[in-house]
Amino acid sequence: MSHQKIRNMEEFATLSGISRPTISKYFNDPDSVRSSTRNKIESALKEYDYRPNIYAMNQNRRLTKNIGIVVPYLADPFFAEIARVLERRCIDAGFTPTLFSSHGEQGLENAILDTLRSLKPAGVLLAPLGRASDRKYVEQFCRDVPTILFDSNIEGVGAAFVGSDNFSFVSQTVEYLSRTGNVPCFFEMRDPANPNANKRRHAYLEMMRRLDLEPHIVKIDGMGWGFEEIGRQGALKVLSDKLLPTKTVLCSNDRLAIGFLSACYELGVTVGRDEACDIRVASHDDHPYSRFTCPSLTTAAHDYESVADHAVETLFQLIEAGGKLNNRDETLFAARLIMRGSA
Amino acid sequence: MSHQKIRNMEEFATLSGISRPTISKYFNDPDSVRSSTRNKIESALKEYDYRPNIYAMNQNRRLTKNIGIVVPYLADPFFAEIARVLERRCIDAGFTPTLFSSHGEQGLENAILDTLRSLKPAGVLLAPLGRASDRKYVEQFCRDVPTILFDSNIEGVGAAFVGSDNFSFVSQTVEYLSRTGNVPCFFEMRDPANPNANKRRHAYLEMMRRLDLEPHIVKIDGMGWGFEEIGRQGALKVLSDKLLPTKTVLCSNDRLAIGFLSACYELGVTVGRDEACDIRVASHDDHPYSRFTCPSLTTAAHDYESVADHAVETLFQLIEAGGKLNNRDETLFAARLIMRGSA
DNA sequence: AACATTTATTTACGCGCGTTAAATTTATAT
DNA sequence: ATATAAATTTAACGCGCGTAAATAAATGTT
Repeated sequence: MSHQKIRNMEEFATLSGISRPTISKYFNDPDSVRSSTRNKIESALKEYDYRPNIYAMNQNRRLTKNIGIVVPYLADPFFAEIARVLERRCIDAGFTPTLFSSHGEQGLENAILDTLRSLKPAGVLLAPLGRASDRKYVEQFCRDVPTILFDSNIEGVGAAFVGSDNFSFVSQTVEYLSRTGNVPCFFEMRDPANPNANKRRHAYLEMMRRLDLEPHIVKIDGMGWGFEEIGRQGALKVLSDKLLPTKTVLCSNDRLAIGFLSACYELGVTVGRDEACDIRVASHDDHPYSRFTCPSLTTAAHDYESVADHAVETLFQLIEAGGKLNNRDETLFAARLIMRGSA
Repeated sequence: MSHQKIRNMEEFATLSGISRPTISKYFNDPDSVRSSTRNKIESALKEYDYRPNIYAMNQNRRLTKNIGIVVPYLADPFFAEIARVLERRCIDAGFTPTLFSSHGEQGLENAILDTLRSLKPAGVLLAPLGRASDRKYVEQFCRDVPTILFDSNIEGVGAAFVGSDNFSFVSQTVEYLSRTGNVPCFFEMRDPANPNANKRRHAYLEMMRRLDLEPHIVKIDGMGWGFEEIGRQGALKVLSDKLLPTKTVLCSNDRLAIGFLSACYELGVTVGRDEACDIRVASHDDHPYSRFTCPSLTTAAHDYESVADHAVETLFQLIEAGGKLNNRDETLFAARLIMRGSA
């Protein structure tokens, strides 16, 4: 491999003995040039190790190969995990994904959407902040840029929504818990920023109604994205003040449950399905750490792969369709109950 | 606010009654234009909500405002957290950070470096994969682009290195553990990809030598980035086969320890500093979840803020110095011992 | 009011590539 | 060998903005 530095496509074209437009064509789709030309280019490529400037590439293109991925909070392993899968799918399909995190802030979410306009992405996979989102801003963005919403839905915004079926999550946990022991109460933050939280509460109430059981909701205080600590503090209070209405606790999400279990351990409250245990705890999300809690956490798992696959698949359809789909599909994937030690 | 869409700076210039070069100057530094002009521009800005295309901006600029941040594995909350702090610092300083994760793969790390060249960043904050990195590739990149290495060092590569002082981590935990109870053995992966792991082992051996104690290293099998599961499997084996040489275990990092604690719980092995407990477990990193393990994990904390601050600070110096620093500083921050329930 | 100084405008080119249309070459079919 | 189709080359323009030099206008100073 020669160590000569190549500044641009023009230079590479001269060195490889092929015209620049053909080189450009090659990079846009290697199969669009004759195999003899392709070979020449590829051997020159090995020799000089040239790669076109992707941002200049996308400057004057009808359709770029950029894809924007936006999540509300990347330090949350759930979003880190789904972002990882989404990135991989995009790369495998020949796109260049760029990942952004709103860090839970509306201002940042808006700024990211502005940056994305500059990127001229072929499409965007957006998990909005939810209640904290600037609805009008997001709406306007989605009108201008082909966007699929995932994780948390904003009615009517974006070309489609792909997420998990909150009712499926809660119905399975509630059904399982009430079948195998006493009635679950629902443990959640007083002021959840994520719309999924509200859907889960409604699902809990609905399921309890169907099973003809009395619902109990335990609301705890706390702001921001430090769910584990919020769950822990809430549990410490609820447990030491003996405010727990039942001996089975269904947490709205795993991160709260992780904090809850930590508080139980601290207070010597035993958790598990065994009769001898003080309480049972279950939750939703199948957070990457939920299998390592003590006891391991019974939960309902997202179908990460399906959500990611379908979101990416739908985005590609949207892109091929030129940015508009006939109707706005909302696809929800069912949960899978994961029975572990805690309930 | 008018809803007229503005396509480019030319259009905005006409509408605001100011020439394009002056507008350009304004966006590069609002204070570089007369206040009367600034007011005109800013009122037009409110009216039309125009924002320049950042990628076109950076196309022909001496120095862009882009900063690349690369971490080896974003689904690891440690990296997610430090990336969050780094992003915030860059934004506050008026830069546009872009975050990339290598997902533990050399090919991806190289591809990211290529993408970064296109981005023409003013500077890059790079946490390399470590042993899995393509050294020559990274080296060449650092010669072309002003880069600060963080977290894991590659000797002589990049303009500076900012990280944590592994000896400080291990010396504190070893000293504490051996002072307050029996001798710690060192629990680690057989084939750690991260160079910090090797430094920690050496630090352990050195500390044991200084304290005139017999060192014991327990190596477990496992590949990849699923450290918790590797730690859990390793612990299950070690504990059930009674291979533990001492009653105090010092894990190389918190993620292994999280798995270890999970295995202990499964096997009914009690963990804690209480005399009645079977073993003690401690570790390093102060992982975001280490305070929620059962029992909560005694560990040595990174000085996240200082590492992030100093890395960003050094990068800004590097940028202002035109991309070269006189000598390659390696700055290591000391750990802070966090005593919790596990040891 | 006359001059020096700062700031803005005009003009023009460059960044690295996409894209188009017409002209030309090369491959495939008959 | 000839006709036809396919691929490549040439030439030229555009994307949205940075930047530089020359000129004009506004501001500051005495």
